[in-house]
Amino acid sequence: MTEWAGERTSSRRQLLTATQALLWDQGYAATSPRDIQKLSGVGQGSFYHHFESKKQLATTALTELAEEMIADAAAILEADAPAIERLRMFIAKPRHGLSGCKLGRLAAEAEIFDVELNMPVRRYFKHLNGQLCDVIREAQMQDSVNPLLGPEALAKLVVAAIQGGYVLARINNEEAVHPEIAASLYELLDL
Amino acid sequence: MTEWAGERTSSRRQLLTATQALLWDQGYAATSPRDIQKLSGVGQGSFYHHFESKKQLATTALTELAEEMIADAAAILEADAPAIERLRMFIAKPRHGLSGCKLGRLAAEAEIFDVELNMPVRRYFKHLNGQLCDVIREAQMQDSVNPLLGPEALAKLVVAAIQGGYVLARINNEEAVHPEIAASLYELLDL
DNA sequence: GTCTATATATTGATAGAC
DNA sequence: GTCTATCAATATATAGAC
Repeated sequence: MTEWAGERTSSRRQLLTATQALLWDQGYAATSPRDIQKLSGVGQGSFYHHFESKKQLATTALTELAEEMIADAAAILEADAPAIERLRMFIAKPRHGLSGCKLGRLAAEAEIFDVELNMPVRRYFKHLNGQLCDVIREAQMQDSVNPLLGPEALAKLVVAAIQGGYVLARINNEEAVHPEIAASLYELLDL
Repeated sequence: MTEWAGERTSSRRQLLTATQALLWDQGYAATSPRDIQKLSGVGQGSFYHHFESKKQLATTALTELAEEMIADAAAILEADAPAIERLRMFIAKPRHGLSGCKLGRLAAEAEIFDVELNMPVRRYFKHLNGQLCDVIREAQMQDSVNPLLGPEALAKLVVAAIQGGYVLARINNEEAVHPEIAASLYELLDL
């Protein structure tokens, strides 16, 4: 009980949660330690007590986020349902186009090439790609997905289309791009 | 002749060229006036003589870039060739995955929602979308593109897949994502 | 048009008291 | 573990001489 309650309100947790929100909203470069301190309600002293630097805090926050998003994706892609249904559910999953992908967003920053900051982001996409490949392969063996392309090619296309959907949503200030993208993917994959 | 030579080496031109390079490489928030002054070799005085602010310089630079990219796309999509060939050429066009799209890159920044900075970016994608729709429509009337989806849906999917390709390329530090994406699009569109 | 000097705020972090 | 004070560097300009 102490651990749980402690974790919920500890400065460390507050810092991580605030950082996750700010990285999503502003990206890495545009988020300052002061922004994080303000949003988290935690002082400078605590910031540098719990974390060595902005970069280390961001890395930790992203690692946590990646694990959560991997779990979320797994909940859909490993659900107890036919492969084609799981694929459909992943593609149709509600997405906030204007907000962007919490992790994909970092692709545009120069820091995406920093080994430590890159790791959690790449880990998520690698994991997602693997699970999508599995589901698509299974669906193709059941003749429920277009067999013209291999699982790898299809998985990559699906993820790219979703990430590109965020790009178009933000540029055109149009929240609902993903339902259209999803409908197109359904049609072309014979779903 | 004086105009041309003058334009080539004027401080104004140097500033615009440097800004275009830096916006592509670092994005808007991470690019400082000093960065621009250093790369352009132009002093602070000239910077603020020719442009009111960083934002105005960036807007001008992006507007110029958008016009160039519109012209580049038009050179392909309005070329003297069958619609299906023009579509193929656009999809297969060489792309530097690791560098990202000069304009699409800005989608990740908070400033993409600033009306002035947004305008040139949106203008390019609107124009591109229109031309792609035309070409796809023409190709479908000649029975050379998959008719399951309308031109609008297909155009949006193609652009999203390309933009998402940049995201995946940078995250995975893998330059050659677009050839794979292109091959998948070919197959699914019956090209 | 360009230069140097100056200005105010913020950034990312450290120091040291409590 | 948290707080306040401080710091050198940078961001984004403005002022005014040349």
